[in-house]
Amino acid sequence: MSTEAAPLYTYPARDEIHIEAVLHALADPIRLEMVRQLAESDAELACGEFELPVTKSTRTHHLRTLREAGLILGRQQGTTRYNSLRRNDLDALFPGLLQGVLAAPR
Amino acid sequence: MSTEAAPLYTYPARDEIHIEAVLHALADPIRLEMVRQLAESDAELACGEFELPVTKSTRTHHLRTLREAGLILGRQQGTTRYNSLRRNDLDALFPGLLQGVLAAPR
DNA sequence: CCGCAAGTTCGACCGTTGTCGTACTATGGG
DNA sequence: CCCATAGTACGACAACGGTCGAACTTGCGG
Repeated sequence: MSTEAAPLYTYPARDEIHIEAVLHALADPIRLEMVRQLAESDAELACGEFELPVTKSTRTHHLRTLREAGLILGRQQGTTRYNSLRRNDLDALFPGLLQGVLAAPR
Repeated sequence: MSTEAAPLYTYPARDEIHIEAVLHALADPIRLEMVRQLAESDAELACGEFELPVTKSTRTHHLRTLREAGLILGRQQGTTRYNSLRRNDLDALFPGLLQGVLAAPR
């Protein structure tokens, strides 16, 4: 009855991405690891595909933070939501930032 | 009588600087602004010389976080402590990171 | 010697947020 | 249909950390 399907999230446009939010998002170890795994696999990762020591709901929470900060995009397919890094946008806004972060030793 | 003079701080060696701590340090708006002002002036700034809307003790707190994360060095002169950005170390460890952060609009 | 100026330390307060469990909502397969 | 799977929503809890004021230390100048 409700016209609501799976919640179609909104993502900040490139010019709505702020460095403060990006740094805050990257400052958490779990989220940093998520970004690393996304960058490493150079592909989309579903919520459950990350190798992380936290529960589902915590993953959702962190993915939300990353999404709202403008770090990731999501694509819905069935019940699965695939996430990808917004590399283009981030490189355009903060050239070198992602590179520098990912250059750090694990 | 105590042999304690002004507290001579210890600073992490280059290889003791970790990306997690650096990102955590940069994630606070006040500390980010401190780093920006240090980078901008390309010089040393005393605790009281930063243009910031917080009290002395809060400045001290943030400078401590920046110091322990490996972002700044300090030089004592009289009662004044001059702080400078560890640009060389940061660029060597995380090439592009500082550049990317500073490229962001204020 | 006295006092002021620059920072530090300490304790308190309180908002933020990372975490989990539980309940819920889709989607797709037998 | 029914159920399993993938993820979200919500509420509770605890820990972390940013903030301040007040007291303290140090160094310098009259």
